[in-house]
Amino acid sequence: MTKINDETLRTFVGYHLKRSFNVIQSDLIETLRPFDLRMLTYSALVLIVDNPGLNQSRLSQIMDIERPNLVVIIDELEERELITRERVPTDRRSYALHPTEAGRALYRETLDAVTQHEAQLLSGIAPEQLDQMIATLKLIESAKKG
Amino acid sequence: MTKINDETLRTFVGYHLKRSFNVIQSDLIETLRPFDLRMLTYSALVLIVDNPGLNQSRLSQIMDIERPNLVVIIDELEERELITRERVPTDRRSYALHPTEAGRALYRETLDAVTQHEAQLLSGIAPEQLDQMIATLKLIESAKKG
DNA sequence: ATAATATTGTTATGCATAATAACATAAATC
DNA sequence: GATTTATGTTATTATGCATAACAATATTAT
Repeated sequence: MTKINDETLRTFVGYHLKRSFNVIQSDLIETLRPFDLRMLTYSALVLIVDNPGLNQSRLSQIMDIERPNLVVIIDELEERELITRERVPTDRRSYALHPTEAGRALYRETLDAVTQHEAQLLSGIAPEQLDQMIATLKLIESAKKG
Repeated sequence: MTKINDETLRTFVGYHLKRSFNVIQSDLIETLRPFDLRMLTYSALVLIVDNPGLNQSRLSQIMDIERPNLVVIIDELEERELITRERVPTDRRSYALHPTEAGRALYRETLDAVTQHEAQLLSGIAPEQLDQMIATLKLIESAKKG
């Protein structure tokens, strides 16, 4: 089995980011599977529990996705009765998103599972090293144009 | 504009990875647009130029994608006459992938552009800090199961 | 040598993520 | 009151990624 040379791609930070993210993403998908949640529905649930009453426009902003793509995510969470859409009297265009009790319960369950799985996956890496990396990742994040 | 609390998600390394990767990915997509290349077709081109003669099975392994998904990528590069598929006499199942002269020329052009755009995007971050981050990302990458 | 198994490339299919255009309703601004 | 902007929605498209099934060929077991 000839070894393949990817040194050129290794000169790019983005290549390393993508490959390592893939590893974490695979693990996360498996962790969420028993709860029948995808990454985006999970993120949305967490943000709604932590920010009850926010509307879809704000949620799509923080999630960095387009409003149309959020609609189906919210539809799914609502159909499963994990959240509710409630008309806002002061702005009748928008909906206030609130978690149901079932939504909060699922939040707690999944938060435990996801936290433990990620800790397990990264157990071989020193916490200070991860903290340093996160600091750098935040810098990259804030380099965004627009 | 109420500030949204994403502290729960911020406890996950994967969340930071995804958000920072999105920033780099957006930049890369814009950089590749004038060359009519997508991320995966670009990666494939680079790997074929750097590893002439490799086959699709090996390429899909290093790219971490499934063989069926590579077929369309190779189709596209071949149609644009950036690479060739050549039957291997010693194993008539597989194709040896080779870049054409046009492929090598595009490789050089895009490598310059991509390198400069990423350097520009990350110009506010100390190189040693990026190196440290890459070391950590490699550890995460090697934590992969399977 | 032959039979069983594995590999390579492929087609078809589906799901997940993401972007854009166009629209109705409602709010804000001129 | 008229124009513009914001919110949620539908429809559509592109992209990324995974699996099943298959033909052709190679490898291994018997």
